[in-house]
Amino acid sequence: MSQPERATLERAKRGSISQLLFKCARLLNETALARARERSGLDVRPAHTTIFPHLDLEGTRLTELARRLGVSKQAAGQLVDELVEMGVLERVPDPVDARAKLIRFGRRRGGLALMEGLAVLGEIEGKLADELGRQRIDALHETLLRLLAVLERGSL
Amino acid sequence: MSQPERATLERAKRGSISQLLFKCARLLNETALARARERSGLDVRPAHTTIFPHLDLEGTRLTELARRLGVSKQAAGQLVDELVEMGVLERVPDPVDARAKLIRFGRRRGGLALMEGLAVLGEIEGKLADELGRQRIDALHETLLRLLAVLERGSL
DNA sequence: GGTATTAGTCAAGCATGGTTGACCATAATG
DNA sequence: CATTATGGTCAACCATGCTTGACTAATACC
Repeated sequence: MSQPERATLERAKRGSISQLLFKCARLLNETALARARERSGLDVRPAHTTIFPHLDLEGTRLTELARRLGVSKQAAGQLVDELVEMGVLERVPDPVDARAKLIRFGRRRGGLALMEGLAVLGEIEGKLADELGRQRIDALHETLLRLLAVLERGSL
Repeated sequence: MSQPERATLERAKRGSISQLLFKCARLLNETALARARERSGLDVRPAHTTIFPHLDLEGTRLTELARRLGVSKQAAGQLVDELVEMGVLERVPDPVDARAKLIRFGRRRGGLALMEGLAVLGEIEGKLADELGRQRIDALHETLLRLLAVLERGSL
């Protein structure tokens, strides 16, 4: 093996951005999910959490939700089914279209079910700030937002 | 809904660290994989890429590889099978133990197969630096390393 | 009002990435 | 040298998170 190859390799050993991102994301997500599970007693799975950021508070139609998620409406429908079963979401008839139903957050223990999840996220981010420093976390947040923009533009 | 709830919600809309990380990781990984596929003409899947960082250049036994990956040796074995089929990895008998085989990078087009993959990663990281600034990328790298350490310590 | 479209559901199936259990050959140990 | 442990493989199976296709009911359009 040539010398430049060895050098490339040593850099790679440290971990590529891509691999690091992936590993961190996976671990952080597992942590958050575990917390959410023990706090709510519900069997929340990763796929469920992808729904929440795409739900409007007033409610969102299944077809629209599926479109936002980038999956078939059947796939979205199944996730919603499970979350409705748990009491996290609810389906209400759409007042302006009798075919449609609006999917929105349900109420658990007197508050929006959503809030339980957000509390978990807030708590984790707080601990993270304690560990790594508020400034570093803010910078990370900012960088990730920019990175996401670049990635979604597809200009890589 | 109460006012503090609304505020929490607004913060959440921007995207939690966890969700941002996950989305960025997924997109970046897909990008890298797509690149690797078109460059190599091989059907590389996400699971394959998780193996590479755990392989020693001298070769690694399957059992050890499985241990590092945190999966059963059967699971690791299947991934290795596929990569051997593609010519990316090769199995050679372990000189010091006739039961064992060493798994190591094969040669494709005259160079270590590994280098093809590393070239893709390097290229992407370069473009990323162009888009977001070298400094920001370096900071991201550093933050991710620290984050990973915290996560692996399990102190969240 | 008839026709095409849209919202949602039911059912079956599939790709990915694992698992567990049984087994064989070689190695290490008393 | 008999026994136990280890490295690897074969086979069957499973959970997750999707997909496609067929269908019903309500709506929109001409």
